[in-house]
Amino acid sequence: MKTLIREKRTEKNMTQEELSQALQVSRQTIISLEKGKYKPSLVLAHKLSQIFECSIEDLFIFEGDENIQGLH
Amino acid sequence: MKTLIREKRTEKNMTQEELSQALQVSRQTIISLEKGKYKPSLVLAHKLSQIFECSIEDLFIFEGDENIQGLH
DNA sequence: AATATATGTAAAGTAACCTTGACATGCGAT
DNA sequence: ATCGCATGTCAAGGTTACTTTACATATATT
Repeated sequence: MKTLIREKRTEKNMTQEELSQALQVSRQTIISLEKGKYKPSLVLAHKLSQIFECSIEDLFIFEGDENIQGLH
Repeated sequence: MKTLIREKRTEKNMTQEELSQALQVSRQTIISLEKGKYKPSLVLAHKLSQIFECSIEDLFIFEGDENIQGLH
């Protein structure tokens, strides 16, 4: 899975610290998400999409078996 | 958080077993999701939205602090 | 009455998400 | 040169998602 979190964040001129506070998570969580260390929970993905004013599907790119078989 | 998984599934005349196979998860996972016992991972939510041909935001209703502060 | 199908519960284990805290690096400003 | 800010690493621990297995219930069919 790929994510556009960093791109969207810098477009908005936000620091990791600011984003973490808006989401009410630790800054470490932002770092890990941006670096692809792990995938956000559904709720966190939703909050990110609210902040960046886009859909969840716009923020994340699902690859391979992250899609259902036969699609994409 | 509320989910429309059960409604969408029955609309499609699918059993829990069929849905679980399409998603490649256990039937127990479907039961737990439908009953609201826990929230799906982002990838699972995405797969569900593919099967039901809708957006993730259409499948799940976020409440209270599952939205960012000041919104909704 | 017995069998099949769909749905449900419970328990115990593994893996992933997320946290806190401490410390390191690069860079621009004073 | 050093101070502050933004970013990063590492490690340990808690919570939650998800699995497997086994068993229970309701309904419909034969």
